[in-house]
Amino acid sequence: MILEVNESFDTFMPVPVRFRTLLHRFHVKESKQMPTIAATSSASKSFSPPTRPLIYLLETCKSMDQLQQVHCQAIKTGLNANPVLQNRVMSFCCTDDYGDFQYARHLFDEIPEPNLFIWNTMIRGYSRLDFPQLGVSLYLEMLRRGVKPDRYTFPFLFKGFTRDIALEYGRQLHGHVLKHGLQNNVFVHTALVQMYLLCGQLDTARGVLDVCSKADVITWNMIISAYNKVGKFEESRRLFLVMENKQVLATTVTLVLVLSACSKLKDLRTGKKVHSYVKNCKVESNLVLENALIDMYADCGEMDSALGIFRSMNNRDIISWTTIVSGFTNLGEIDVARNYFDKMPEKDYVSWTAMIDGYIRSNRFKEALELFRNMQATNVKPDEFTMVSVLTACAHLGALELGEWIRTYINRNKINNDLFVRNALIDMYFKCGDVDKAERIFREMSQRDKFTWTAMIVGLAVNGHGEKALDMFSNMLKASILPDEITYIGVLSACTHTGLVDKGRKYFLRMTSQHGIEPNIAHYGCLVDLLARAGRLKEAYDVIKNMPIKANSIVWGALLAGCRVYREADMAEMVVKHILELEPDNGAVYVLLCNIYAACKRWNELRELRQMMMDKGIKKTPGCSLIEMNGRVHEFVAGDRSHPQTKNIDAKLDKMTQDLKLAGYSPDISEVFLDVAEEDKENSVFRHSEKLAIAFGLINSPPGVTIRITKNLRMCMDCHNMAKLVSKVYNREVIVRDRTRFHHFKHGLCSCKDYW
DNA sequence: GTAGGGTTAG
Repeated sequence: MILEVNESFDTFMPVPVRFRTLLHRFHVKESKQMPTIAATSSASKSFSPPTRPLIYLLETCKSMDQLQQVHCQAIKTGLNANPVLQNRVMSFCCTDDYGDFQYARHLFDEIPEPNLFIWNTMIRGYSRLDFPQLGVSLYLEMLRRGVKPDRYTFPFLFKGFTRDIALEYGRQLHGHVLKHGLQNNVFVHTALVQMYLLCGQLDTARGVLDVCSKADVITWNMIISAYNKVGKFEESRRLFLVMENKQVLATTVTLVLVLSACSKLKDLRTGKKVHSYVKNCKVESNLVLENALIDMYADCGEMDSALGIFRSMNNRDIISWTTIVSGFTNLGEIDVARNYFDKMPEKDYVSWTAMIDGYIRSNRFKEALELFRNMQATNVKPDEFTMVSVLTACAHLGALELGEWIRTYINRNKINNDLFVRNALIDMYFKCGDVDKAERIFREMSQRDKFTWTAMIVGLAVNGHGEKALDMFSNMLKASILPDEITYIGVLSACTHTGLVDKGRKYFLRMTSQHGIEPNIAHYGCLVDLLARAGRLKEAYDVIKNMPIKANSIVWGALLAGCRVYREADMAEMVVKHILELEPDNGAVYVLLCNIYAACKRWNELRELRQMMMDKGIKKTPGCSLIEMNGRVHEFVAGDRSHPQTKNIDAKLDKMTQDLKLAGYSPDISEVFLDVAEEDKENSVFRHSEKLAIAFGLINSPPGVTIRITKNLRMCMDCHNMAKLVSKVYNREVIVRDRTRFHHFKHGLCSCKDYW
């Protein structure tokens, strides 16, 4: 084999010509063979170039080829036993990007008594190659051969550790550190702390920090960072105060970390203290620090201060802007946020997602989707956070088509389909009434967390599969996932929607006895709902009277809903009084009482109440239904005539009335309380928003396609009857998601078994 | 002739 003289090698080295020729000759002959210590020949000592040029050559080596040439030369000339030269060769092979560790290992095996440097270098080599186990073995071999570790050994050794190796050997090696008195070396100390952090032993790491009197500020930063990562923000803050006491000088990074903790804790006081640090020039400020300050003020709701910093900045980056935007969305000032968002010089996926998410948290789902469409017109690619937000919007709107499209989009664009995304998909499918698809996602998941199970339980419950939801709950417990208070809301509502009153009561008690969850107001609401819907109004009322928390309007509302179903006008009046004490302007309550008076034919009371409502200017929340068609969400309000297809919808409604009357439909106006002639009552019922949406759906989708509707209020009796008949007469599945649950209409029946 | 590390926005 002819030596390929690398051009750079050839040109940059000031090597004497004679010397270079020799190198060539040697290499040609023996390049395939691994040189050994034993190969050192005394004969070659006759030719003895000075050691220094060889070492110099080694220092300039850029590849193994070059290194081997020089090394062979050293062997040939008997200089390879020189420890400095040996160290150089080992060091190159173990640490250089082009180093060949195997070469080092062979040389190492031939060295009778490697010095500590060589041992350290070999250990470093194993760490670099991610063979921590072999590093440990080598370290133990070193001890066996009577060589003591120094301050380099442990940093090198720990550097390559994985979590498992750290767990296995960490404590023992810590003992070695102490035995050799190396614990106060700042490098060893830092490596030790890092090793413990690597395997999640935060408390031990903290202990190591605590016993060291002169720990580096960066070690403090590492621990604070670790506390932040596991959400122990109080600890982060406390550690910062300890640092102050010990007069350890904070760096900008320390302050950024502490500010991050303050944001999460909403601790304006400490946040301001950090700010004064910066103002007093105790550290040099930078962009990251200023962003962290903005974030702290924003999360504490102090947008004026946040804006003050923002405006004073010379350089702002995307993070500065995004922080301001999300600061406003968090306060619900969505339009101000949008203003800043529109002014951003550039936007990335985080900015877009922050804004989309802002709309979602303000319950402005259609605008969230609109913004997502705008985002797609840019070349900013969404990520899994964006997907979760958009799926959430789809879920709230019942936009199944778009939700499905998002799922395809995720797969096609290789967006990280993580646990959050899958959980959001499950939720979306359930909220769109597609139980099968939700279940399929669940089955295909390899990892499931509390949110997965909870989404399944709640989703099955509201879709009318109470027993399945309860099975799910017991499977969750079998999988050793602990339920939280939301899970129990799902469990209780499974019982409610299925009428399993006694089971529900049992779960309510078990929640505290078995899982230590104290029932909150929402749980009491579920319990009252459970009893009230089953007609056990007296028991429900007893629960309210005896509960340790003061009932709110939602709890009373659950009882009121029961009064409506069972036409208990007297109790209803009492309940309404309670609600109006809490919320004098609650229009929905007046409407419910109207419904009840109408259903009980108490026309005089109804008239008086109507008058009172008019005097007080209380209006009924208009019924509103959404239906998605070809990726667009169409909105219908009761009595709506604004839709472009209104004429067709009217004609279809007329036709439907005829068809359905033949099948035995008769309008049910018992819940209509408008003080009008019977015929008009019938008309107003007939323009309820879900009927408009169903008619629209029948017109615009081919036969056999399921019609899915999302409604803001509870379905009325008449619409419910009508939907059942539509499913039978036109052989169409109709799925209506109302305020509290799903109605799956099929073959003339509803999944709620008329119990809602 | 060798070493190490921390940060901000959804």
